[in-house]
Amino acid sequence: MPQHTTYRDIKADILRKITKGDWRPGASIPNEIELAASYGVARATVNRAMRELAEEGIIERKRKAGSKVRMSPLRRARFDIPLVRREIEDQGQAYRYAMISSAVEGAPDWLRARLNLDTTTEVLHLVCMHFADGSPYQYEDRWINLALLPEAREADFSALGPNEWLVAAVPFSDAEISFSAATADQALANHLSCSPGDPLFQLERSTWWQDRAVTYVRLVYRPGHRMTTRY
Amino acid sequence: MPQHTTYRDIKADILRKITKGDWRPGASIPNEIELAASYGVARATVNRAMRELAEEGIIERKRKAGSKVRMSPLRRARFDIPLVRREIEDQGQAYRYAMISSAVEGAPDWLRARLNLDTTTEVLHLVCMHFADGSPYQYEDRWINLALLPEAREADFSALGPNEWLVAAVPFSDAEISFSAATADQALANHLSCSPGDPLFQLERSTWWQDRAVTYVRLVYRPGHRMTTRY
DNA sequence: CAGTGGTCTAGACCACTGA
DNA sequence: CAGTGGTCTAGACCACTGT
Repeated sequence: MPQHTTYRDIKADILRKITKGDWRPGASIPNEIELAASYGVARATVNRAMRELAEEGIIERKRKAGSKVRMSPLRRARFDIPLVRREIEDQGQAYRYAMISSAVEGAPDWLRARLNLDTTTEVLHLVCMHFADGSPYQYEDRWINLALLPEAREADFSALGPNEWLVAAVPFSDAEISFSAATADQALANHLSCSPGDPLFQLERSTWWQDRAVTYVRLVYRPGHRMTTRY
Repeated sequence: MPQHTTYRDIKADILRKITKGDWRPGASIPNEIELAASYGVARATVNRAMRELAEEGIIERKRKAGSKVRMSPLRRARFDIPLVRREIEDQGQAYRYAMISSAVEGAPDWLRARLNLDTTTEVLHLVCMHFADGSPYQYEDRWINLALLPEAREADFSALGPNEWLVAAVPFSDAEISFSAATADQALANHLSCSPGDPLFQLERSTWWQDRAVTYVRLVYRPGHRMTTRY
């Protein structure tokens, strides 16, 4: 006797129909009631399968209009952005952290603009390095809003990286993240053991907690770094 | 009379408890039955709220062990990778496409390794440019597996970009995508109107259809390009 | 205004896994 | 082995939106 048909079975079957070309882009998909009948399951089961396909950008759903295979397959790539420590340890390498500099400053204009800070705000400016098996892995240029996190002024960042400190202090927050390419200047080249002019992959992240800026960080990876995912 | 409490309400409430610090990282969350009782809803409703929080990396769930707030907030960034044409048109700019070269070749070794092709496989090698409001926007270096897609040999890529052609020919497929930084060499600098040595953001994508390689593409963006998302 | 997806319910059985 | 989440069902009402 067959086990229950699961929403996964249905999802896979629909996806197969799409990849095989039975249902071309733009084509209408039967409505949930028909699908439920044809698969012999409850509508909720079909609904879950279809909902997930829509979330993944495979199909489009509209009330009354029904479900269609997406015209241009909107591809949605998902990246997990772990703590550097985990990223390195998960690769089986030894993690080492070093603080390079720490200073309390007035927020520079570009930072005030980015984080929407007022002119009197002080920030803690940290520069750090993360090493994998002794080699430079990532350069961290970190700015922390002291108006929101005055306790950062007293924290000791010589042993614990600011990322890990922040995770404990402000566990969950909103963030804007962006990827781009940068050139190694002399200082970066020294830190990352590369040549000035080398192209470097960098990640910038601004973080808010309940609509107030917490921190901005620029993370520059060693030459050749790739951020990869499947979808 | 109050409307139903929705799974969104519950999700928001739990997220609020976490961001406010009521439930710290590592803390246990009541089980679904208790939550359902305390919110006055069915367990399925709580289940959906919790399932989505888990999907977003906020909490961890294990049978028997229960649900906990994640220790290190695994951040999951999602990027939509649209067709270049849409990317440009969505910014309100005029899109223009140009093919630069087209040739049928034997697959070079690096490509055979990447796509797992055998030695006799022929590929179509295309180089193209995408312009936004007349300025170079993206350089495309495309390789198409002619063993899998022989009809590409006869297709006219001088008017329609290979991306759009492929979307129609092989609508849905598996892909591996990766982001990195590259340096402009003289040829790239000419195409993208920049200087040799400029750092450029690039995206590489290998695509499979039912476990057979379809295409590999390297997309190099003009200087200064950023790929941004919120989460 | 009628068709479609969005969501909730109350109950059930099951799979996994920690104690 | 017992507790927790994973999933399905059958039915219901509702919100949105195209025709």
